[in-house]
Amino acid sequence: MAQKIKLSTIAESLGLSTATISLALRDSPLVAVDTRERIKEQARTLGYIYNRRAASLRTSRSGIIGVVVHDIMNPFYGEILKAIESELDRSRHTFILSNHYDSVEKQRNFIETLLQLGGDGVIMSPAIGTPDEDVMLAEQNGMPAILVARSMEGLDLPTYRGDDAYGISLATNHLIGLGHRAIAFIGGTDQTSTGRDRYQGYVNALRKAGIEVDPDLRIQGPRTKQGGFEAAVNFLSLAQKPTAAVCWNDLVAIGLMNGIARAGLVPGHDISVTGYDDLEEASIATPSLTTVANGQTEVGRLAARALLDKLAGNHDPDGIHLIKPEMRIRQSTEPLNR
Amino acid sequence: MAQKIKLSTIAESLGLSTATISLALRDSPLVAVDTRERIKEQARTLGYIYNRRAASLRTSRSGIIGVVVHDIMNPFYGEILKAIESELDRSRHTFILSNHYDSVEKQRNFIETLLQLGGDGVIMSPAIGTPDEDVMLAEQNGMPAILVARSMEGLDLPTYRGDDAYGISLATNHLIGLGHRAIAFIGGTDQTSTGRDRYQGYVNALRKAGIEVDPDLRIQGPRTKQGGFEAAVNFLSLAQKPTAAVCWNDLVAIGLMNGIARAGLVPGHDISVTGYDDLEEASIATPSLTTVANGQTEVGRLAARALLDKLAGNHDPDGIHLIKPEMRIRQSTEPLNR
DNA sequence: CTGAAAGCGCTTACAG
DNA sequence: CTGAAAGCGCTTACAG
Repeated sequence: MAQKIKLSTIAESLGLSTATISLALRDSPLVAVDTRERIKEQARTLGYIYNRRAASLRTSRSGIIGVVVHDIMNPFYGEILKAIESELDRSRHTFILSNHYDSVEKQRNFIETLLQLGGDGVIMSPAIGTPDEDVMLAEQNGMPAILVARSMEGLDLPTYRGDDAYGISLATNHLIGLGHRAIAFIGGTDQTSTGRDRYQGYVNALRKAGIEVDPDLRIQGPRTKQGGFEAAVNFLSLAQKPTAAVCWNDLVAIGLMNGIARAGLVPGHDISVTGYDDLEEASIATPSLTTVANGQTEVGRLAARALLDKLAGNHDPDGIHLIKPEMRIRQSTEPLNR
Repeated sequence: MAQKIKLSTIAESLGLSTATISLALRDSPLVAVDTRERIKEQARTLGYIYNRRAASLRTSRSGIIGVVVHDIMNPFYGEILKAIESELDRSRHTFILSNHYDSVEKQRNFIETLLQLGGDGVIMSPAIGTPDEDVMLAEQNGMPAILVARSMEGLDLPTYRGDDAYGISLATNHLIGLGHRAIAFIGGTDQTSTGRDRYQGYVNALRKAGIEVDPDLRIQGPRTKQGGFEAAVNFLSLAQKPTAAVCWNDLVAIGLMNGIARAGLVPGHDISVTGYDDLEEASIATPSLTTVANGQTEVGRLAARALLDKLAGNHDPDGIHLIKPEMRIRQSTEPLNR
């Protein structure tokens, strides 16, 4: 490995000062066009690598944006991340990703690391139980935070997420419209804003239709395919014999349908199932899944844009921005025929 | 936001020098134990944030490790990443993740950014068509590279991946053992080492069993669930009426099974299907998927360990390390009954 | 056991 | 249009 090429190496080789080299490489109009070209050419020949740490130490801008969510392997977050990535790519920002797996400690470590690296901002879907201080730590050290998918009650931070209560009411109403009355609610937890909102949306829709809400028809917990699959056993042995299930998300719904099929019933036909999120996978499941499009691409795009705007010094309104969900009717729901 | 706390702030407040503070915070035995404690306590009270950029500018070690793969939303890579993450977490390294989507340019941008940030090393699953120079760029600038899942012919880099030819032969032999003769091969591409090896493993197994290899039974391309789903149409209209399919990976297999089911046939019973990778999802698919465990957790763990060892100055052997795959027999394959 | 001083590689007023 | 010099916040020999 040849010795390190730095600004001064280029400067000396060209008989110029480092100031001029620095300006030229960043395309400053302060340097004459042909000098600029000559410098860039030389930088290329020498294999110069820009040292961002040095630059950022001086400017206190790093070009790094942190993103931390529950689990990047969950396609719901995956789709949000993809949208963030493509938005950030465009503005030449580097993004650092992490899972917190709902561990407050892991999340705090991430925020601290990000601060140490001089991160410009952070987009996060806060872990269950995140104390306000952990987010304020970022803000107080000049690293603005944007929330996605989950809100935090106390703080007035820019937040982008779907309108969960409304979305779930769409799915529930769809089933009621098909004649179902015994409708279970499978998955999720009361520990997140999302969880509370979705269950509430289901409860409201039932009430509005004059259907009594039976707490035993709620199976809390499942949030993954595996979870939905395992919940099928409990679901099928419920005394109330529900004819339909509103699921926490597409993963739970697909898992549940697999579990129902394993038990010898035909999901969609024997039991109507709705999902939530409209993942890519929903349309190719068997049967294809009736679900609610949750706008994760929109969420990611808007959150990234909001952060970039804030960093650029443009003012953006704080508070919660709700994305309107939309119903996607497919084969996993059928009219009740009894 | 209060003014920035730095080493010198702590030093002044305590009447000590920055050198002592620096050493104390890194637990150096050069500083007396109670001085050390006093300093740490003060750092905590003041809300000191360690500036890694400054430190790394001085030490030329950043604690950053880059990881770039085809697509983190693909659970195959997801499982590798998870293993890398847990290994890196333990040693307090930060990892920066990126997809290259098989774009050589995106991959090169990533490597350059990583160099600019002073990355200590990079773990990569090289994009199709990666030129040697792009990887050498990293190596020559003191940033060692480790390959996962895919190899590169010309370079003698440490590489961790499954033994693809052997693994696919296990799946093919399993089907042959069940009496199948007309066995299709669905998905993948000849443009990656993995693709060539897997197809070759299939060809070898057929030949060894005295079965003629029919190139028309190969459907190239699909690598995702969506791809497998769409391939079902072509698969079912093949003139040779195959009774079984060896799929490129679990995603293609699951997609294909969904497509087969959509066409009114029963996957597993009417058509035997094997996957590859043994994703978490394989065991809960309907029918549960017969597949080959590809050791992605092992791959990620070993690759991370190898890099950390190298960074610690321990010598590690270059060259390709093949992880032995294992057969997982489930419900998606049945004896031929005609 | 602690301190003074140089230096990592940039950028930014400021001067000319 | 270009250059000299200070400084970002650390760490590391070196000296005492």
